[in-house]
Amino acid sequence: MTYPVNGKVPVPTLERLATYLRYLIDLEHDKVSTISSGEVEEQTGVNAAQFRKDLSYFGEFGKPGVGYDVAELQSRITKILKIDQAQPVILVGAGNLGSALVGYPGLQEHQFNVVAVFDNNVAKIGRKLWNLEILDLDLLAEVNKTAKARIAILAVPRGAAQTVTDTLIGAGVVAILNFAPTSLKVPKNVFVRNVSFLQELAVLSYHLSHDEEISAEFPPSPE
Amino acid sequence: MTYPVNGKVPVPTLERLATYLRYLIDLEHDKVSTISSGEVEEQTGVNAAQFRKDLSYFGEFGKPGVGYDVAELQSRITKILKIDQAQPVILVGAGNLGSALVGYPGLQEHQFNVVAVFDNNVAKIGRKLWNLEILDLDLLAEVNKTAKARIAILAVPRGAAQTVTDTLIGAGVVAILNFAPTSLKVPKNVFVRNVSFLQELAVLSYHLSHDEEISAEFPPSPE
DNA sequence: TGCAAATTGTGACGTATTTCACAAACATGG
DNA sequence: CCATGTTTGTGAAATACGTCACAATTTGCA
Repeated sequence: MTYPVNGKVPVPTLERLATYLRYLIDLEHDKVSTISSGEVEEQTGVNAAQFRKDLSYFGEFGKPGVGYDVAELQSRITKILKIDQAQPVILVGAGNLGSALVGYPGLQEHQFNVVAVFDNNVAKIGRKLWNLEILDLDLLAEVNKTAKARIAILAVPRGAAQTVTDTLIGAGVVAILNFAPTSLKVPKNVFVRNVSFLQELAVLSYHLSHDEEISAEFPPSPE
Repeated sequence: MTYPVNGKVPVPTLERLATYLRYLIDLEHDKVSTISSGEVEEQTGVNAAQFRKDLSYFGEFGKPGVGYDVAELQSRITKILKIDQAQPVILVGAGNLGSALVGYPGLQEHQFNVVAVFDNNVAKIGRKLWNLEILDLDLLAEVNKTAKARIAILAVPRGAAQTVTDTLIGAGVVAILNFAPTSLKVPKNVFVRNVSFLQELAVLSYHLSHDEEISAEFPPSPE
């Protein structure tokens, strides 16, 4: 009923909050001061009622007849998502993907600070990834005693994923963004979000061949 | 009622099919010939009934009292997802992320062949990304007349995303895996799957601060 | 062969999420 | 200060998705 939260917030709602936030930041750059839920729908494709309901989990944000104050809404969403202040994050896996992730400017912009990078490959340990030294995986627990990251990004091969996960949890990590194509076994108090490119491509591939309007865009085999 | 499809298959089901497939490939390597839905649940965390229902959208796969033949199930899922034969894919954006994606061995393994890479950055055009030459974005339509990719991976900055999308669609692409943090406007016959690291991290960040069992893992400020 | 054990496929039920639709709140202009 | 137009916040309805529970099928063994 008031600001914080009542019971449970649907995960899809949280996902969309991040979307709104991105959009609001753009609007602020464009000096737009107010928006309506209808405008949000036009821009983001999210149904206007959906937008309002999403916000309603966290209190009242708009003025009837007017809309939402861009700056205030932006500020309140960052607070809800707890990205209003810097958060330490550790990365495990300094391969191509890990490297790309650390270099992704959006992380900093959204207050996720990669404070340490780990790998178990001797050839990599000691080298620099952007401005961070790649550390021995064995040091993880020790390093995180001071780094105190509670979020980790896991970008290691499937075979190593579960072992590393156990290490992470032992080191105090309670939220893992998993890029390894395997399902991690974790205690109930640890949150995992899986990202799987192959899964996404597979879904696209399926639609390609099963949706009528599409087939015959390129004829099956003209020659 | 029979093999192909009845009406609509839930997207979550398709996502899980990709998960099962990964698992089945491992099982084949381990020379396991048969599995039950209960074993799938143990290994993947997906409820056994869910697994069976997912399959039921596409026909009957198992034998009561026995289970599922690993090889056959694997084969049928690849056919359902249309990854039983190589599919051409084009990549736009040869930055860090794009580079990591092309190099990801899982793509080849699942029959997604990156056949061309495009970028609009003159400094990059002509250089090689793995074994592919980076081509000028302006050549996209022309190149895809012969490449005939219907799937594209979009790994460009937000600002360029919509323009590139329009180009892609003009070139015959009907499925886009979008890594740009923006919502693309596409005609109804084009499918888009969005991948947003920030969204995922934001969800984790929210849980971190709102789930009771977790707080006090690291005391608020001991010193 | 007949019975017990295992496991599938699926209708019925339950939960989660989205969409609808409308009263209440506010703004504007005469 | 009232009438009109806009837009919010939210119960209620609709849809989508997940889980349960059990009849039906197969196996293996006495």
